[in-house]
Amino acid sequence: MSKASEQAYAKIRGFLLGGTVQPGSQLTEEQLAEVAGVSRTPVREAMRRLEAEMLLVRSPSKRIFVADWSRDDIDEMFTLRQMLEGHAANRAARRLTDAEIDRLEEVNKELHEAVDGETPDIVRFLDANRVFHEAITEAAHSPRLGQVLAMLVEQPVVLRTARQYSAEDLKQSARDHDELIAAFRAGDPGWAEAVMGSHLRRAFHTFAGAAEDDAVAE
Amino acid sequence: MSKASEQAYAKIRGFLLGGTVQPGSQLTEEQLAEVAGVSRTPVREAMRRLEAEMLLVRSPSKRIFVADWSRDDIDEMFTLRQMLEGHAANRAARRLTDAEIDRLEEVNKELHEAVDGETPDIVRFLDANRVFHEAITEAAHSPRLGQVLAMLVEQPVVLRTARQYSAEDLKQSARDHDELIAAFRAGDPGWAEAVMGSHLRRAFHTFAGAAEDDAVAE
DNA sequence: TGGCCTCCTATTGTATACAATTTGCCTGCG
DNA sequence: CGCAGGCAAATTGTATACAATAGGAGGCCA
Repeated sequence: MSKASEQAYAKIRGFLLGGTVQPGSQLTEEQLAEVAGVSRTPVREAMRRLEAEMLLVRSPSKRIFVADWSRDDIDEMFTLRQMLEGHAANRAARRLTDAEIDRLEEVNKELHEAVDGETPDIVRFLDANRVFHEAITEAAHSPRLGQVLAMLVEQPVVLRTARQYSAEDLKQSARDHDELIAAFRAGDPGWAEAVMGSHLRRAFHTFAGAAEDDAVAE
Repeated sequence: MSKASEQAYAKIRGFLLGGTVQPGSQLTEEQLAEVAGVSRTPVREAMRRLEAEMLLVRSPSKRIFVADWSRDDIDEMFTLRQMLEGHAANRAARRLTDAEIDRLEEVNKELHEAVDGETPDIVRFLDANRVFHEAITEAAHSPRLGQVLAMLVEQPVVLRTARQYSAEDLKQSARDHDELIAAFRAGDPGWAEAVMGSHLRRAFHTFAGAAEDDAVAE
């Protein structure tokens, strides 16, 4: 997307995830246009994307509301990711070249450095983590799969999850990636898929556990 | 979507699948606006949807082309459907009430009637088939799953597949549905998932086999 | 008082004019 | 003859004005 609608997307997304708006509240195109600093036209394009990502929902009469993600919704998202990224890992294991695996290893070295010290660097972790997962999805060479995952993977959820990780959780995450790389080197699709599956399922439970705590804290 | 953009979507889709345009050829918003009989604004919305369904692709410089689906693309689509609809069947098996299963049975009776005679009624078959699959996806109670499947299931591909089915293939399809219903009655998610998987995988091979024949015929 | 009808307002949908970007040609220079 | 540069045309992107539609408030009648 070009400048204005890309900017609209980014700003509105930030606005939605900033926590200042309440789930379920109504929004208007005009409001969002003001938030994004552009006219309604690019805002509409951004809204379509956000709707596809289910950060916005539409009433039957086309009015727009901030989506309200339940625990079940998050569960479902992680379940779908587990299936689809597991499949991506499986395909990647069949296709990755040694050079590409080297590259993954390099990215994961970065990730290790971010978490192996005394105080983990969450931002660095997230960056490396995103690059790592995207590289695998990319290596699966399946445009549809890539597109569907792009819709499903909500980085803010990943962020919130990572924030809940203990130092040990983060290190385990890095070790999962190590094992994925081993599976790739071995060219074992089933292994890769299984590792990816447990990696993501654990992430869900970390997230869900944290959400429970939040609920208790209220 | 409201009237004009819905109409644009339907007309452009028909235009793309009518076979009069060549895959890979460039299209402009203005052309499509003329085809749809509306202005560029609703055409753009329709284009976003068609892009998500990968019937259109965009060059890096935002120009638009008719997508060219390879055999691998079709394979991938069916593979993803197998995974996701299999998952839907699994979830549905856990949730469907007796009344809902009765309803499925009724729909499949319609489907049987469409194919059990001397000359199968493909249109009736397709309608019942679509309703049947949508009911299962619906019963999975997973909004994300439903949304993703809606993007993936290209009815024109289903149509082309059904056209290639022999009378016996069609009857087997109806029997697959019978078995799905049995799995639902038994409340056996694994069974339902497995049946759905083989059902879809067979569909792919029918399609692929037909495509091979086409290629040979040329 | 309760339900319904109507009109007004808020909101989304569509068309169109204009801006920005990209492409490809055409010219001129080496 | 080839290539670089820039100009013109085609195409997409954005803003804005206007149209259509849905929701809600208020009044009217039973």
